[in-house]
Amino acid sequence: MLEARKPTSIEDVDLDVLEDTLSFYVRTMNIAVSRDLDERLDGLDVARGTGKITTLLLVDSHPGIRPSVIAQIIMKDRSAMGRLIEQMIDHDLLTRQTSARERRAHELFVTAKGAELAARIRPIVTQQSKDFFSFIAQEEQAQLMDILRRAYRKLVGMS
Amino acid sequence: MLEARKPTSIEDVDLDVLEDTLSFYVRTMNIAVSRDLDERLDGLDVARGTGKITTLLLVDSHPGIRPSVIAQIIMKDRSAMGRLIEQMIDHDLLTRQTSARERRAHELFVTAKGAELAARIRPIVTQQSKDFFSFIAQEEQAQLMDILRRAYRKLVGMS
DNA sequence: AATATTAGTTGCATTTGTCCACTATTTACC
DNA sequence: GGTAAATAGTGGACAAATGCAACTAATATT
Repeated sequence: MLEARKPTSIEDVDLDVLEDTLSFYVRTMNIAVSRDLDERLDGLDVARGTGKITTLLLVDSHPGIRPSVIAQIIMKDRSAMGRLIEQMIDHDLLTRQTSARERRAHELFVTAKGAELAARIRPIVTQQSKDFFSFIAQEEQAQLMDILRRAYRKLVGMS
Repeated sequence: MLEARKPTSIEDVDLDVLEDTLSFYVRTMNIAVSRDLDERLDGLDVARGTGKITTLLLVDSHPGIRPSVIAQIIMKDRSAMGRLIEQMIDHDLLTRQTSARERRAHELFVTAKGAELAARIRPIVTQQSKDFFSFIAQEEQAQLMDILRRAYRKLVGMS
């Protein structure tokens, strides 16, 4: 009888077809990296969910940028983007005004508090990514970055 | 006056520090690939959210596997895992029974319907990943897979 | 002028995630 | 052997995020 065999443990699980499926790895890595990032940003007004960080940094470095452009960059639809901005305005990180030349569009700007927060999270975000992926060799990190960057740019139509 | 310049468009946006941040790319790629996958699985009982697919395939190829093992693999906590399983049992994809040797643990099995669905989604999942990343050169895909696979294994403690 | 497109908003239904407390069972320790 | 600690799973509450579709307003097209 083989009844007494160890219960399946994570060591001896194979991942079926997912073993060779890029999307699986991207999805799981995302969970892990996002969770880790959230911890580091805990209490900082930009924690949780994709988008707040990008939005803040983008508005900070591109004053007057429009919601729809950010939406493309972070791959959200306009409604999700709108809500995100609303939230950040409530938190006094951004301001919004109607564009003069294009009155259906909005222009976004950071508040003093927003600028301060942007300055504060920039190093955190950079460091988090470095730390999180530090178990991958430098050279491979560079490869990974290179591939993903180009992939991303193609996806959002950046050239 | 430079007042008349084009409104910032996605072409001329730079991503600030995110440009060199792996976590940014992982997070955005995740959004894109997940969305695409959901489309392909539309109506199939396993669409939306991470976990259903992995759970189904894992239970299918490891009969008797326990929820906590799957939870580790897909990086969910036990309560989220429980709900996922509950849902799949409701949909008649899985069955659950208490382990004889370890009475606090459960053993999971696929139903006929579950096995059928597993067989059906396997090629879809594989193909989706292939297609989605097809704009990346084969060699780079292999690199990416190799790096991510090892990264993943380290994260969940598989090696 | 009529129509189509684009920007943004709003409401709604569905999910998801997280945190925490709780039970049951097994293992460790004295 | 008996108490304490760890492990597996459940259930509830709550906060967010997601996606969809309908709607207004402004601009572009023809």
